[in-house]
Amino acid sequence: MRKKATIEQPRSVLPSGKAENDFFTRVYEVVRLIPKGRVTSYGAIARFLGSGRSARMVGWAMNAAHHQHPPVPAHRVVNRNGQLSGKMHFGNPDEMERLLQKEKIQVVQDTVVDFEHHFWDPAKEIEFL
DNA sequence: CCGGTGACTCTAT
DNA sequence: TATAGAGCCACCG
Repeated sequence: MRKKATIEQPRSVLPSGKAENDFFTRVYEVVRLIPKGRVTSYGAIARFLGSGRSARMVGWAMNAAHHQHPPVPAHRVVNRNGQLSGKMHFGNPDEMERLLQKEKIQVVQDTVVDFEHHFWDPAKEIEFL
């Protein structure tokens, strides 16, 4: 019986008044739930967050993810074909691939090998509290 | 306020 | 199988 990851229901505003549930923040929450050795896609995250065609926004969020705390494992997010389309945004163009290899994910020609086998679908793996 | 931009994806040709 | 266009919408100047 594997336990599903969980995430809080969307709330418009936190008691602090901070926008906890703005799109970027929710993207970060989802990405942080991706287990080591697994990957997902920009589109899958966008669909999970209820904005199916906003995959670009997810990419945008990743662009700003470097400064986030806790850290966001942006290297586990690739495009729908398993390609490392975001590699150029890591300090070193080979950094993204290196991080994935480190998690036993094979990468050949900027593409995750056996992508579907490693694919982690937020819609199936996360349940709301 | 406006418009260009983009770590994307889907559809039509 | 390839290529082009559109939808998407936060950010920035």
